[in-house]
Parts: sequence; C-alpha cells; structure tokens
Amino acid sequence: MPGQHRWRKRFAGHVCRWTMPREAILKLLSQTTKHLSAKEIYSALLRSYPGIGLTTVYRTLDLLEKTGMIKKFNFRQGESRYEFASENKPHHHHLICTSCGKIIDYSDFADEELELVDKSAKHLAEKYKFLVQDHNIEFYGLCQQCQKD
Amino acid sequence: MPGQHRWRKRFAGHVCRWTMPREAILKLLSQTTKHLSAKEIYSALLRSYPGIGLTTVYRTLDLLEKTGMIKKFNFRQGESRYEFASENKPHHHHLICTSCGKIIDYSDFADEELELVDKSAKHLAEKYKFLVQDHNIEFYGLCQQCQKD
DNA sequence: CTGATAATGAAAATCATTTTCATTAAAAAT
DNA sequence: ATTTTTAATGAAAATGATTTTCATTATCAG
Ligand SMILES: [Mn+2]
Ligand SMILES: [Mn+2]
Ligand SMILES: [Zn+2]
Ligand SMILES: [Zn+2]
Repeated sequence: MPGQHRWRKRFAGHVCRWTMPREAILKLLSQTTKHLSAKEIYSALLRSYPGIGLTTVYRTLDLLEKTGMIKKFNFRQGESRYEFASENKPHHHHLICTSCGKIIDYSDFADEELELVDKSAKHLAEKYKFLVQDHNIEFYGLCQQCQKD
Repeated sequence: MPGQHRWRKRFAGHVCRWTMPREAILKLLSQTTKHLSAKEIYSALLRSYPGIGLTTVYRTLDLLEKTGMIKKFNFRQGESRYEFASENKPHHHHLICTSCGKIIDYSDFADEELELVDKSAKHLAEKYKFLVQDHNIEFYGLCQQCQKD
C-alpha cells in the first residue's frame, strides 16, 4: 500500500489504482539523469522490489508516457529509452555517440531552435496541411572518449 | 549474371560480387520516392524475382547503407524504413503522421536549418568535445486526412 | 570452362515488446 | 475493520522485426 504520493493526483482519469510498481518506476526515473531502457529499469528495481515483472515495467512506462510524465526515445539502438519529464526540466535534445551509445543532453540554442521550429511548423501547416504536434532533433557522432580509438 | 550497372563501381572495396538481389533492391529503391520497409521491398520484388529471400533483403540493405547509397530511418514505427540517397536529391527531413504513418519529405528552410546545425555542431564540439557526424530532425503530428477524424 | 569462395535462402535463433490469463492487492462498499 | 469488486500484476507464451547458421548456389578470376 504505497503512500499518498505527490504524483498520484496526476493519474486521475488515466488510472484507478496507485501501486508500488508505479511509484517505484516513477521514483527511479525522477532520480536519475540517465536515459534508461525498460530492462535497465527492471534490473535496478529488482534489488528494492524483488518480484517485480518486466511486463509491468513496460506497461507502466506506456502509462507514464501517456500521462506525459516521461518521454520515450528511439535512438538508433535496439531498445527504447525513457527519461523523466518535468516542467522545470528544460526542453532539450540529444547527442548520441554511435560508438559507445553515450547520450548527452543539451539545451544550447533552445531559443533559436524554437524559433526555427515554430516557423517551420507554421509553414508546413500551410504547405502540407500538416499539424505539427511534436519534434525531435538528434545529433549523432563520437563522444570525446570514442574519438580517441 | 546482372549487367555491368552504373552502380557497380561504387561497391568496390565493400563487396566483391555484383548480384541480382543487389541490383534489384537498389533499382527498386532508386525508382520510388517512398520510404520502404524491408518487408515491403521483399514483397515488391517477389513478383519480378521469385525466390528472393527476406534475409538477403536485410543483408543488402545493411550493405547499401554502409556504402552510403541508401539511408535508414527509425521513425516511431516498429520497422526501419529505407530511402535511396543521391547527390542530386536535396538534404531533407520528414513529417510523420502519428495516426496513419504517412511520411512527407520536406526541405524547406534547408539554409536556415543548416546554419543552425553547423553552429550547434561547432558549439557542441567545444563544450562537450563531441564530434557531430550526422543529424536528424523530424516533425510528428497529423496529416491532412487524419486531422479530419 | 572451371575452381574458389562470396553470396544466397530456408530455417532456426535472438531480442524487444506485447498478449494471455490465473492470481493478487488497491480501494470502494459494508 | 472486513468484505467485495475488479484493476493491476507477473509468469509464460506469443509476436514481430531482425540476425545467425549452414548447406547450396552462382559470380567471376584464372
Ligand atoms: Mn534527455
Ligand atoms: Mn525522405
Ligand atoms: Zn562514445
Ligand atoms: Zn495521417
């Protein structure tokens, strides 16, 4: 019986029961800056919550994504990765090392980027009648360490 | 015994033999503007080349990607999609409809985008010692048709 | 034309993710 | 506090994309 957590209210309308796996997964994601995969989350929780199932991790991640509390990414790796989303965390994008898989957050040029994105969205709406709801910018390359090899 | 195709020379160093599957797959991709999946390519070729294997399609796509003759994309769908790459085809990005999966090429704002990307790459190289080699911009949303539903 | 072997294709294996279904536990009702 | 309802869970099986294995085939150098 998990405590009345501050996150609980954000689930109203999406879900009826507040459970330990949901709390544990959200807590873990909120406390790391990493971009974790479902299996990594599962492994990390096994210590504090033996008996948790990988299936539940996947289901919970889907749920959290739908409520907008986490973001899901498909970098060019096999598995999806997830990160906690919060209002005070700035809009950002990623550098992905194609050699070791390292992921770096960056939010430099957010203003200029947003300007270009907005302009593009408006233009694309007119030209293609396409309603832009989300965008994604990624840089692929080599991290400092991997450039040495 | 496939003819001495104009593409053949581009494989020097990567591959020793020029085969029918390689020619057929490259030809198909060069003639469509669509972003095809491995299975779609396999299905399309079955007519003109019965007996072709899906395995070979995958292997050939990997090869073509390594030689830079095609590009591979992982939109948020289950399967990877591929498009022909050529010098005269302009650098472009994609609008992806999250409802029906439709993919639209666009190259508007290429100049401004490139300017921002270059500036970012330079900055990121300094700040994070990250060597940018490639970038990816995608817009997700609803196509004209799907906005009506 | 012939031999060496790169490339192929069928089948099996892998890997991430989803589905199924019997069991458990959150929380509403008593 | 206890019972009841049923949403949520977790083990196991299923799925779907992609990769690996390996015996066979076909390219192409000699
Ligand atoms: Mn991030
Ligand atoms: Mn394209
Ligand atoms: Zn690296
Ligand atoms: Zn659509």
